[in-house]
Amino acid sequence: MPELPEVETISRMMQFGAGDSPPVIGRLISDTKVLWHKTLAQPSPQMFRKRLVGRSIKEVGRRGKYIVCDLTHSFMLMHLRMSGEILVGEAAEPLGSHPRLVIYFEDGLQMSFSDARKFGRVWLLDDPGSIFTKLGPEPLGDDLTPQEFSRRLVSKKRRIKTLLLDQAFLAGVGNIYADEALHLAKIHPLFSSHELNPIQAESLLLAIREVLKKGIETNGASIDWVYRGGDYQNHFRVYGRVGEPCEVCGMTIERIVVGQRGTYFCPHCQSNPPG
DNA sequence: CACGAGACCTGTTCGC
DNA sequence: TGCGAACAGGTCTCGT
Repeated sequence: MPELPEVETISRMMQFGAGDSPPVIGRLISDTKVLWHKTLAQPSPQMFRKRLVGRSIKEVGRRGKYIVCDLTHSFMLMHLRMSGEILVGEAAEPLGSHPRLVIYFEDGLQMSFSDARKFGRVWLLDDPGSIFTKLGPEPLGDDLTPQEFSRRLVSKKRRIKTLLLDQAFLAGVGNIYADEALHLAKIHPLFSSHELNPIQAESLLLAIREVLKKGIETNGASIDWVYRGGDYQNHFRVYGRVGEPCEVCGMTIERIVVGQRGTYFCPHCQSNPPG
């Protein structure tokens, strides 16, 4: 389900609360329950419980598409993959239609990791570095300059769409925002990364930042039953719009498959030869 | 190194 | 209406 803006929205919801969802930070953990064993990547359910009970989440943040819970002496990472969601509330039964892992707090609140497709994962680690070192830079980070981005693009010989989805290249961009950014930057999804000149590289980085920021502002995209509450789907330029006219030039938006992912683009605006 | 295919999974939507 | 196929916000692994 979620890409950077959706994960950011969820991590803020956990940190600050949102709507009828109270914040989870600072609450004493009284129990944990693992309903689908594969959801907990590490450690064992028994060790997970032992290490969490009596502790509390100090802070919630995000790195790439990972939700990062700081437990002071350890970190709990959560990755929602395609259909994971976090539900916080007071209830006797685990929340959500497909609860896989639940954390109970002493004050009666619970946080449920619900996940229809069972792809999502949770880790409890002393040091999240082992996972973070595999991730590329944060697209919204100041340290990623257009020059550095350009260097990274040219150092690879990949289709640009595929490269944007590679979390080791850039952390947080997924299928929706990759297509949206490529359209905004007027770059064909099959264009070869090493053929992008510094001007195109900079415009692509700015486009990525623009769509991600807009995504965060609108609480992410809600395109089906999986993730609700977002509004970015009402701002899509190309994603899911096969057969509809491009709002820039009027040409009909097309769908192709790139790296086994549905890819939407405008053949007129993004007409630079795939190289 | 880059790419495609297959796995991992279930739920919804599409096409006949 | 019904039923199977296609498709879905992600990532890993294997073979070429």
